[in-house]
Amino acid sequence: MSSQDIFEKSLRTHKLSLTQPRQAVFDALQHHKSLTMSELVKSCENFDRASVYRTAELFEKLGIVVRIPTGWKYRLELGEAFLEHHHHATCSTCGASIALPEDPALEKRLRELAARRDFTLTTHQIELTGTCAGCATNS
Amino acid sequence: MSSQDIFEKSLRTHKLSLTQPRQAVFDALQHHKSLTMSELVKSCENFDRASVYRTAELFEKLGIVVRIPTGWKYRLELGEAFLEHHHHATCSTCGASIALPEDPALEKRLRELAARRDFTLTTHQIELTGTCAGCATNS
DNA sequence: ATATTTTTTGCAAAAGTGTCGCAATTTGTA
DNA sequence: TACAAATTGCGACACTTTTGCAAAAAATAT
Repeated sequence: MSSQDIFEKSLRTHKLSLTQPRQAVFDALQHHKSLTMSELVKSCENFDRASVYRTAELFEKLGIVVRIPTGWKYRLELGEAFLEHHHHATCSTCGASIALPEDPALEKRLRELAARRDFTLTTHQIELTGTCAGCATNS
Repeated sequence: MSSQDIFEKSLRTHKLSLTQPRQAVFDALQHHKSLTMSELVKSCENFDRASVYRTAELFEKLGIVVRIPTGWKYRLELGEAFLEHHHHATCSTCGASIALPEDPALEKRLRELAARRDFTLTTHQIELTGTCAGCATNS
């Protein structure tokens, strides 16, 4: 089942129309792995800003996209149905973004932590900040 | 040493003045444990919006406050010199921000994970998204 | 295929957010 | 108390995000 199929099925399941703006937003997110809101609006310049915003909000509710907090802005990425769940470490010296190995134990621990506050976890984000190997040796 | 003392000392160390707007921002953050920017501006209504923004930015640089990403907004809290290091769960239904209990094992695990990529961790953010107990029962 | 119904869009307007330069005020210091 | 330096408030501006509503597009039934 292709990403496109998963996308279309997700809309159909919720009785939502597959429209041009929605397809454009989905395509933009597939081509660029992650986008800020203004980048997304620019990528969909044939369509109205309001539609892009409404679509982004809708997709987030459906789990098609997730918001990744990066400092004080955020970026949009396709959700777990399309991309492997993962986290990143960002080097504050060179700006490199390092993908982290999966850690089921960590994920489990987070679920337990949430459960202690009677919180039902739908998703989570982890953002590590520090210095990568290269920058650590060169300083 | 009281929070107020730590606050004043931090300003003095950096040769910065203890002004009314700065005190007001600090007070607001002490009284409400966590605030969005617009809430903070409202809490400091005797002072100008620009001053509150400038103060927030300054305090963040000094480590007096930290930005907590919560979905599409962010909240401000006093930093680690004033508050224990902790993380949050954000309810996607009502927007509530729930402080999570400390978990040294989780923190340790993150350091190990970073180490596996030869990454030296300086700080990190964790954000859980889901449904709080209240919203789960009312739906 | 076409008509009908429902959903979604584009538009235009408005509210909200964050930033900047600069004169006036406040603060720290002598 | 007075002076120099730091900071504020004001006003303006550039984005960003949201909203109501008539028009258009999409889904559904004929």
